[in-house]
Amino acid sequence: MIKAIRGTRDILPPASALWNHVEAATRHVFRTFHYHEIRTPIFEETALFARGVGQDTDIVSKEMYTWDDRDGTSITLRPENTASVIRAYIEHRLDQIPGLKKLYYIGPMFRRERPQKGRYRQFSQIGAECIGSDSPVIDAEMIELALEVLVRCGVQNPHLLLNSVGCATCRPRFVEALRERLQHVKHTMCADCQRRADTNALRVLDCKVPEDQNIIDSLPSILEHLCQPCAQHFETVKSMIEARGIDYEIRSRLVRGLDYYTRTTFEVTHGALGAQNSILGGGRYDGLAESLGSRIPAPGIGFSIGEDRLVMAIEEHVKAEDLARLDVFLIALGDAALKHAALLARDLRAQGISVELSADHKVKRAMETANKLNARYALILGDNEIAAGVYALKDMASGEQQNLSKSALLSAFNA
RNA sequence: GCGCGUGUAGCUCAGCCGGUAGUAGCGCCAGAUUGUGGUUCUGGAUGUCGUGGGUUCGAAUCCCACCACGCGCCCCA
Repeated sequence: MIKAIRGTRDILPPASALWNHVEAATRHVFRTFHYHEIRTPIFEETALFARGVGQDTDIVSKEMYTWDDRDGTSITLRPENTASVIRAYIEHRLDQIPGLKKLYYIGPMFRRERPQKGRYRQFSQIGAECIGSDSPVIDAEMIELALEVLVRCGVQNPHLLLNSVGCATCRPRFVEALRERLQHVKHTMCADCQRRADTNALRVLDCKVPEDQNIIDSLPSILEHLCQPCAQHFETVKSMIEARGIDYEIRSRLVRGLDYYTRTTFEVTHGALGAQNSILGGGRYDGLAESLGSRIPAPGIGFSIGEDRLVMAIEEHVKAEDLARLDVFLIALGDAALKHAALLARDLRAQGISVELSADHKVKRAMETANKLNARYALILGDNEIAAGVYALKDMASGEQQNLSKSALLSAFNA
């Protein structure tokens, strides 16, 4: 038997209804914020990600699906979408179009990691980017947008973590200070931290080993090392978020794994997702366009939601079975009724009512099917009903049945 | 990539001090005569016991490898 590739999966009904619900709610929110969809290719030149995401990140150095095309070009399945969006922005000179570019996307990403609950090799991200401004006002609205998407999809109690990682001026100074401090204390820390102290000092801040926490707490904080412009930017972001009534937690140790982030970074976590408790991550990337070789500056900020994790977070209170539920199971008895039923089904569907035509010949059999499908109503149409000009509508939950004229039937569903 | 754990009917599982699987529960299919489901009763189908090797007269049961999933690490959405 051929089975789905490791780390990939099939999303079947009724679970797929949950995905449709999430995507429909998401698109609605984006429309109200005047964000519009961009669809970029699933694969790009490898160099785009190497330069955009960062050669030294785990994503680029060991998680990408990369191969050589027939002409020798190195091609990679996208591990994330921000680099592609910026590439498209530059390529199509979107900076020449008036207004900020407010774009969103929904689609599959690919990373070759060890599969785990909430972590797949093909996974879907819902993301947004606002390109063309470095104003902190944009940061605050982006964060509001991100939370609004989550809440409208049904996420309860999203927890916002906020930080600033500085810019090309102040971050290197901080990393140097951090590294120097670590030289004195790293020998008392876990093996991973000893290694990271030299290779990627920032990641030490993210260590979860309990014994290391006291030491980490004593390490310098990036927030105390921000340059004046970055500190001012961060203050404005915070006050703008507060003005929106959004709760947040400053997490100065929040370190993102993509090299392009500058200044504002944020993350949303949610309980009951296991080790992969991060449902959304985002931040500003003012130098990304330039690092892709563009002479067009394209300061921006964005976020991406792990759609798989978002679905996991809501499936406890948003039931796929309810979303996919059948309204009417239409039981037609006899040839005349079948033809009549086809037209009735068309009228009901035109009103947005879901209708399934019975393929069963016996009423008893059909009722059993209606019950198993968990239909709200069974609608019986036979010679008796045709002769009387009525429809027998049975409420499957209460068992009540009544004969209704066509107009009464159509209006019965409007309630 | 590393460590731990799990892998038996569609699903949840029992069997696991070795002798070729269970009347298990749920589900599925069929029946209890006429155009009415959910309860009940009766009958029925379905498994290369994750895959491949090894030990043994004999393995679902022991050993090894691989695969998949879960948890943790790493990383991130």
